[in-house]
Amino acid sequence: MIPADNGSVNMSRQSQHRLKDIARELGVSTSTVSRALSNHPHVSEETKERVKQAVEKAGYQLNAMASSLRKSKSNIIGLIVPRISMYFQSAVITAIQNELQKCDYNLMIFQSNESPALEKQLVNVLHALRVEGLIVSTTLYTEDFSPFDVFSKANVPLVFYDRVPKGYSAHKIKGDDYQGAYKSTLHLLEQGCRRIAHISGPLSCSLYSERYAGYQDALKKHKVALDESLVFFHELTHENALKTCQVLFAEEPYPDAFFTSNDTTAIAVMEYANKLKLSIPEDLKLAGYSNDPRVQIVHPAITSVEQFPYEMGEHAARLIMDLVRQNVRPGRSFISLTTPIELIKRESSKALSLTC
Amino acid sequence: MIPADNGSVNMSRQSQHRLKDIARELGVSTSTVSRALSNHPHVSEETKERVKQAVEKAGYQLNAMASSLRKSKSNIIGLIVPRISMYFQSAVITAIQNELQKCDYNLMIFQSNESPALEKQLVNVLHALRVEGLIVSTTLYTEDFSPFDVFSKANVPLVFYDRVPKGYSAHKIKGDDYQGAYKSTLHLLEQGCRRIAHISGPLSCSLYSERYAGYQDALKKHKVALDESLVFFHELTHENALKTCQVLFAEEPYPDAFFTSNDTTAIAVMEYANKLKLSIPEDLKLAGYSNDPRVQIVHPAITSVEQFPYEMGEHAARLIMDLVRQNVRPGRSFISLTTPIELIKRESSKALSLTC
DNA sequence: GTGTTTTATGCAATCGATTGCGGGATGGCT
DNA sequence: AGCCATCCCGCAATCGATTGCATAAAACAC
Repeated sequence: MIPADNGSVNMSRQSQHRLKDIARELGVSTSTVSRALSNHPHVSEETKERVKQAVEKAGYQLNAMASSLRKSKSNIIGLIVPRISMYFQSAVITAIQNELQKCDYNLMIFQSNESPALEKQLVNVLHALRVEGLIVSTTLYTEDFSPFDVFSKANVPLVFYDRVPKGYSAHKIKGDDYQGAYKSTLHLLEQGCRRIAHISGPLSCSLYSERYAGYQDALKKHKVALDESLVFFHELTHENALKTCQVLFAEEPYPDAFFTSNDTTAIAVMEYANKLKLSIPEDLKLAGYSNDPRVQIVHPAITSVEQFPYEMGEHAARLIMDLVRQNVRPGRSFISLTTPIELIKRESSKALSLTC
Repeated sequence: MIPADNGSVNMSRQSQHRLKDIARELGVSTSTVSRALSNHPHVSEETKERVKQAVEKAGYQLNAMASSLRKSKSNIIGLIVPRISMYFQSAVITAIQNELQKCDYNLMIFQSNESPALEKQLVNVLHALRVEGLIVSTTLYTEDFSPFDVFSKANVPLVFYDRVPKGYSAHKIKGDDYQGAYKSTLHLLEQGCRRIAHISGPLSCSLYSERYAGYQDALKKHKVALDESLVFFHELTHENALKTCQVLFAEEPYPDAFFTSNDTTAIAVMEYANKLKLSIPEDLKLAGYSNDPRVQIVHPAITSVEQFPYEMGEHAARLIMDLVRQNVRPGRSFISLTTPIELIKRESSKALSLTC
């Protein structure tokens, strides 16, 4: 009836798993084992060696939860993205994960599925897990950013990228959306297009409002009046794009070009144009956004804006690590980084003169 | 000089964050607060209400690490995949995450980047984090599965999917690769093809050896001799596929069809064929694998094998949850689930007779 | 041999939440 | 009034690792 030295029900599967067990086996204290494993200078080389061997032999693995609790340090960075299946996002994620790995940090990835409610819930989950930093690309519909306050209040670094909040103070990294849209639209204008349709996401999202601005300014530069009947804002899915095409191609005059805010939409437009027997780029020119690999497998290949997602991910990861490490907050100053973009011109927007 | 009741350096940011603080504010014990939050029956409704309000007001969030430690329950499931950017994988991940969310479990996602060494390291990280279950799709080159032993030893559920180990006892979920390949190849044969090239992944991976078997058996059924010069095994990237095409199209007779083990490869073959002015499906028929959305945006659309990744993810998530919940191991019996596939026939493999 | 560093180790408190056990208060009953 | 059951609640141990402080042991100087 004497209780075992460990109160657990299932002793057999526990005895390998604690620092204490290693210590007992070696006849030293847990302190020594702990210090040996963290390579503390006040432990003799000999003891360190013995400990490492015992740990190896027992297949012992530190309990990260206990360690994190004691050290108040989880070594976890949280990430919330709308969808991981988007090319841009998965490229960013890969970059972030690779970068964090170098610093022995782990990344906890969540999808908000474009739902602000779910996003809010995830913020809380990540806070409960005591992540040391949070990286976010918001949903299209996030307008209330107060759920993120828990992080600022707790002084935990918070970095937004790509879809960044408008009126909310925080660190932000984003592509140069204004320039991307401006260059794209300008390019289409230079190819002779005058009725350039624009399909984009909700203007509540800064990304899209900036692109809209770029689009408008390019038109202005060429003294083309903005025709609002050519402009559409909605979630950029394939289905939505086809619906918009139905409207735009309901009656002539048709648009002579499209500048769309993602490549899915550009591809959908191409599909619709094919059905109408319109040929690209002769009858209709196209420019998408993000330079998704898909734009190169369709014919003709589609002009698009490269955002360098891998670099953006690296930036985000490095920034958050800097913030995490220097545990000081630099006053109330926030970093706002705009990364360059590049317009990749392809067949879909080629001038006709060349083909004649 | 009297120390504050909490020894922390930075009291201001801590005082909101502990159960104890809520308790002090309400003049009750931490036990009561804890029980109130977990809706314990031995706490009066009135107290529960007071606690909940105080928690709400203070913006308090439970420390998941402390809770996990005490309960020996992390509520985290680990996931290791080769790459999240593959369509199939991101669909599975989404399904798993959605399913786990229903059970209040979180998913920790890692990419092995097709590196067995990194995979091993990730297994240990996830073990250190005391995930309650692990879901894995291995790298192409994983041949030694002993790193996964820590999970079996610790009696933590382990489920493999898609790329499952061959000689290693564990729960496995995979598509019916044999049937997928068999049906695909048979379909090509029925369209009149006789020189069907097969590009697949390393045979060390069960997936690909099964598909190879399906390919062979279909050929046998039609009494077509296996021509090993038409068969290639390598990592299924776009670049590799183009290289293989160079070999296959170096001299005539050309293959009259391709059955490739993924869609990236099929698309690359299509690209190469276009360069050679071969038309599909007239001169060359194609069948890919996984039914990646990309196969529908190219022209002609490519025949492929639908694997129902979302359903596979749901299966994996449900299985792991079942295993986690019933903390018993059902002897040494392992579940091996093969999910159905469906051949989706498209333009790229259409018989010529119809077009004549 | 005594005194003083240096080195290596152990003790015990701690991180924050959970939970078995014990006890006080309350109410109902005889 | 007395007894018991019921209902709430608090004490304190616990999860496993870390770390400040104390101390034993060894090394060194004189």
